[in-house]
Amino acid sequence: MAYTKFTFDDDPQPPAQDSIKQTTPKTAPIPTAVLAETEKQKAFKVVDFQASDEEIDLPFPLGGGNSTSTSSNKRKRQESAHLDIDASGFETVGKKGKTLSKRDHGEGKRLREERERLAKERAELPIWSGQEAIQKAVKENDTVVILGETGSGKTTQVPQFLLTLFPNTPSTPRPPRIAVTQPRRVAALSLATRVAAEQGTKVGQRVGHSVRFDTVVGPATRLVYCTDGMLVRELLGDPMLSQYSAIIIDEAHERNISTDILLGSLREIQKIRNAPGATDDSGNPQVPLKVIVMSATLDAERFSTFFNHCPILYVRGRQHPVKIYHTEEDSDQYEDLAVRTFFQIHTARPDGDVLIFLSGQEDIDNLAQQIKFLSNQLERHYQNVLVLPFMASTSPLDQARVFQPAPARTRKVILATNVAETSITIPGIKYVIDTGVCKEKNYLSRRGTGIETLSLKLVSQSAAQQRTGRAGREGPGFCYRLYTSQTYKKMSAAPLPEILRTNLSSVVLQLKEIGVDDVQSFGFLDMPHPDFITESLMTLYGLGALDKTLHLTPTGSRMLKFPLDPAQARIVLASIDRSCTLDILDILALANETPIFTDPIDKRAESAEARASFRHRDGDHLTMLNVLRSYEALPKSDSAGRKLWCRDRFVNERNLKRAIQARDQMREICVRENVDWKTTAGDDSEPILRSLLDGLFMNTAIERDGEYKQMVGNSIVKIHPSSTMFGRRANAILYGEIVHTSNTYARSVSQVQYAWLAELPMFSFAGAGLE
DNA sequence: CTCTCCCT
Repeated sequence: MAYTKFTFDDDPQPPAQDSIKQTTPKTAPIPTAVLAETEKQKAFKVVDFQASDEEIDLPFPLGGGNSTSTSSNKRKRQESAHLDIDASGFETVGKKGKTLSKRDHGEGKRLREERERLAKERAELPIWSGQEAIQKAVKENDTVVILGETGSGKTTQVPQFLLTLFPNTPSTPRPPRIAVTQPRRVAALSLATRVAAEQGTKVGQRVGHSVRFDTVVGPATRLVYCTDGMLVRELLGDPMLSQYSAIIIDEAHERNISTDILLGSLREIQKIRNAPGATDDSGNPQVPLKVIVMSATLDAERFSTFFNHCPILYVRGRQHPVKIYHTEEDSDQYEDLAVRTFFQIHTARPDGDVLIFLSGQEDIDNLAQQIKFLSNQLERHYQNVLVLPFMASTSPLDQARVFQPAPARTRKVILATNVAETSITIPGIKYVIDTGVCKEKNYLSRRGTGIETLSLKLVSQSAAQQRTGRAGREGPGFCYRLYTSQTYKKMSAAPLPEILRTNLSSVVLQLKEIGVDDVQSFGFLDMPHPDFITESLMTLYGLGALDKTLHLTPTGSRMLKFPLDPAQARIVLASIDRSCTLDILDILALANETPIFTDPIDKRAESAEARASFRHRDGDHLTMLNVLRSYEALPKSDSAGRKLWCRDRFVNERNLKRAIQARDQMREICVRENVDWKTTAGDDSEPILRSLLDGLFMNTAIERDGEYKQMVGNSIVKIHPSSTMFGRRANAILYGEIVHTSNTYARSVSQVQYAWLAELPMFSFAGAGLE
């Protein structure tokens, strides 16, 4: 039996009350049944790990003196006040009552009691002792960067510190309103609820939230937790963000497109609103805009540099220790390593659930099968194993099981994509297995038409740290990285910001709307590649959103009213002329909530059959419309029946519901814009397909010898196997997107007529390539 | 012969 000894003799000293030390065996017995079964194909070798003492270098030494910096802005940094806020060094007793008791009017006893209970918890947060330092820094500077580790309490507390900083006095022209942005809507919603309770009020009073489909903000609201995308929307209608006196950009390290747009815009807004003696259009003094950038990783210095070398405050976090292990050798067989590592943990380590990070559905389904199979071979004295896949497309029912505690004598193992990497906490996780891979979307610029790719990538160091941290939410944990520490050191520090790897047509259109005519000169934190910008300008010109001088047209402005990308917004406008807006709004809403069908790997044949029952001869767009129409024809009152209907037909009901919500919002926008959304093409698909073509003319291909050749771009594309057009032949197709994975696949495909292509303004040069 | 993940 060729396997090496497997030891954990360098574990951290567990706390005295912890049971780890009594139950940890020195070597891991590998169950004979497992070995026998797998040895037929491959020797079941134990994975060797090395413990590593990974340390994070703080950019700002904690003990005061900051002379170790070697960066070019060293002098600047030394001038500004870098603070280290650490709960241990401060006495906070007696301070907490002061800010809270001030507003003890007329609220219910219950809210007051809740607030008082929460006040004790708040006072124990690491950030609490830094309240005065933070207030002082914000008072003295236009912008402050706060580097707060996870568990520091920055997201709930910093906004409340600012509330007391900007009192509502008669001299303030408007009640100072503070926005706090979040990358995810669930985060914005739950934070608003929590902070409202800490303030002793209900959401919609002093504290509100603002996310798509759900804005609860009242006249008394001073603090708004919103998604960053929502604030970008507000920016389009109010380029000075005049109703806010402070904007807090949270999770800035994630570098969303929306966050990057906001950071660039806020700096410009400050130049105007914070200039000495600045007045608004009516001649009133401008209220200066305070900006607080909050980040959880060590890129704080970049934000500081961007905002004129503003001060950085450092806040200690509170996280349980996680022991990190790396493999001794690198291997690309990460699925195999993950299985082995899981069983090493399962057979030799104390209770505690396991979270395995994988790249996507394929990995997850494979691993789930293997672990289920092998765990059934285990000797009976081992615990049961409960395997739970977890990705964004997992049904709500199955997602709920991920968060429920495991039954008695059972160890949960959760197989997750990076959906589990940020913000959500799964209770009970003690062990993390990090395969070190993820899927990442990228954009390649190529002769006028960009290409999106979705490919397997090594994660970044910061993602690896996030994954590791998932093991230390409730107590000390363990993280097994299926790569060497050398590989870790070679990983990029952070993922490439989204703005550097996406199609920019939405961004460019939005910037044009807020008056940024020369996108090249906009102050991005990271400047996108000039070719990306050129491509987006060409696309927008082709859609009629920009004129020949690249200025925004009335069509472009109208397109921005819809929460859609420019091509889709153009399709809506086309549908108005072609009298099929009802149908198009349904189709576009569905297209943005894919997948509409579920496709479990072990039931492929059944799900394909179910899809076929909705098939429309013209392709995926009208097939999805069939699904929606059938679903909406079911009795509204019978939600259990509808759920069953969806399950039997492999329809993802959650995505269908989300599409309906998005569709209804677009209908409301139509009403506001004086557009009749009730026009329908009935059974005639031609107006619908032609409307789609008006926006997707770049995404077209014609059939030649059984292959589809792009009209623009000249590549050969294949129809994705999940498409209803897969295996069928059409003269010409249009598609929602191209994705380069194992092949160049067109997804969301419908068939169109040659003749329609030739009539498009884009191809009116007598249809080159057409017959 | 198969789709990382958010957001308006």
